[in-house]
Amino acid sequence: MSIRCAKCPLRARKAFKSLSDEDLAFMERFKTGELHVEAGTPVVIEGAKSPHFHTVLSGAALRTKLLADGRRQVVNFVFPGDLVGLQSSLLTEMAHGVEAVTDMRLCVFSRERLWELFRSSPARAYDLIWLAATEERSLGEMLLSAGRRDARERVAALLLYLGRRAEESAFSDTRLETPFPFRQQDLADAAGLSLVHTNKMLQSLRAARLIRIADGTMTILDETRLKEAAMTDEEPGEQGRPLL
Amino acid sequence: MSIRCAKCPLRARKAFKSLSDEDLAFMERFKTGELHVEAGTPVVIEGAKSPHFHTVLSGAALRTKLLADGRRQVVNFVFPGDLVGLQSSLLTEMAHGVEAVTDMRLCVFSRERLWELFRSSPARAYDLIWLAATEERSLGEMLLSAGRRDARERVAALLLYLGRRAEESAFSDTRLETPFPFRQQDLADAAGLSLVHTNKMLQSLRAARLIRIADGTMTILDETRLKEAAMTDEEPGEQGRPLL
DNA sequence: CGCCTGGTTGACTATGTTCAACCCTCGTGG
DNA sequence: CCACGAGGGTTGAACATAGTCAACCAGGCG
Repeated sequence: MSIRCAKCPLRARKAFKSLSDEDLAFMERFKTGELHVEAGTPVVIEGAKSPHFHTVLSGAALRTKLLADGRRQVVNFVFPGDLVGLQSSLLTEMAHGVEAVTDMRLCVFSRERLWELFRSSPARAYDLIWLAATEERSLGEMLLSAGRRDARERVAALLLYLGRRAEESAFSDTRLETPFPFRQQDLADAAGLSLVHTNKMLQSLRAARLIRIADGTMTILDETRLKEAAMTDEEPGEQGRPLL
Repeated sequence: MSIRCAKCPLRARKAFKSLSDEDLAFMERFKTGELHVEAGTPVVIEGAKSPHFHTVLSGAALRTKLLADGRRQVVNFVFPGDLVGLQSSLLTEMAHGVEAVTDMRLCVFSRERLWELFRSSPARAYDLIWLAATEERSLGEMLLSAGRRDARERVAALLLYLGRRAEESAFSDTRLETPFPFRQQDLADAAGLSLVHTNKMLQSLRAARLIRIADGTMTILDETRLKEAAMTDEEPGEQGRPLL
């Protein structure tokens, strides 16, 4: 892990290209550095108290929670533009860990300046809750899957979700053909299924010619039928709207 | 549903007694009324676009999501001090519905003034993300249960959670003996289990003399053993710290 | 009185887990 | 250059956990 500096947008999601010079100048004052983490290493630890939080510039990660006996639940996926570690600044410690799945670049902010940010830049503060509200919406999706979808629906819904997130975050150009650095174990832990059964559901979706996953790339072959398989009606629509 | 006015704390959780006159005067400017809803009726509808959001003054509710074929997932429980409907102000529509479980009193805020609030009162804005971060932490808990705990652990963890939330929100005096307006169906939909199996797990916990639920009251008879049954190690500790 | 809601229980079934192989690829060291 | 081992993926068979179906009970309300 090395620390250097660069342009660090606080709300990168859908704002990467639209940041004004003024915005950038603003962020310069608040960022304290740029953080690089390698694939497979933890970015933050569950239960940790950190003086920093981050914005993801590039790469992907998992938010994970552990049970005492080692059972792991992937609570959400992290894509460029997401916040990491804000909880440790607002609450006293992180309620989940974050593990890098690819090499990542993160922008570092210091906890002390959070309050300063609130006073001096309401627009930025607004972006922050927007991000928080979006994260909450995602967790709700995941919870609906884990609680009420059967195995096949879960993995179908999960793949659709990952495609959508990848596209929205510019991690991928399109949701139908995206880089896919995740292991089946990660999908299983996200869906709340065993590895073996997750594999079988993937086979089933592959046999039905709905998806293809190979060489680190996921392809959604038939989006409408995949949505049916996932019991989803929701249109992505224009979800976000960071004010200003 | 009727609308009247009263003292409307924006961050009521753990702040009910600590609001200054200044705080109250401030809130007066932003609230637009007080809302009363009866037990069993919806407060906000999933997918709705509302010009208002709320703070809960009294009563309890469920956040619910529905699948196309009617399967229901309870995504979280709402207690006094919680925010309701903020999503509809930040995103374009609500990602979940909210159903009152008891009669409720809510404080009404208008969406338009949200931005004004951010500019004029950073402290309040800070409270808002604090609340959002707390909600996210709760959803993570629920997701961990749904994904990785077995049936008995889930209902044990759920009851512990409800006790803790009830105490923290002053819905109850103590987490060990709290009013319990929820149906077994609500617990089942929160745990991601069938009604029948939820009932059997409750019987099991009752037979083990860990809990008692009767006459609208839940009693935790042996908290430490209940925590073991839930695979929980986490101490409640001092979680929150709304700045200022 | 009779229905409706919510809770309780048993028997049967099904979905998903566990266990145990086996396969392939890739990186490393003899 | 090949052998080896580790990580990830694939598959079948046995098993267990949780779901479904169906019935019954108790209290409350019209």
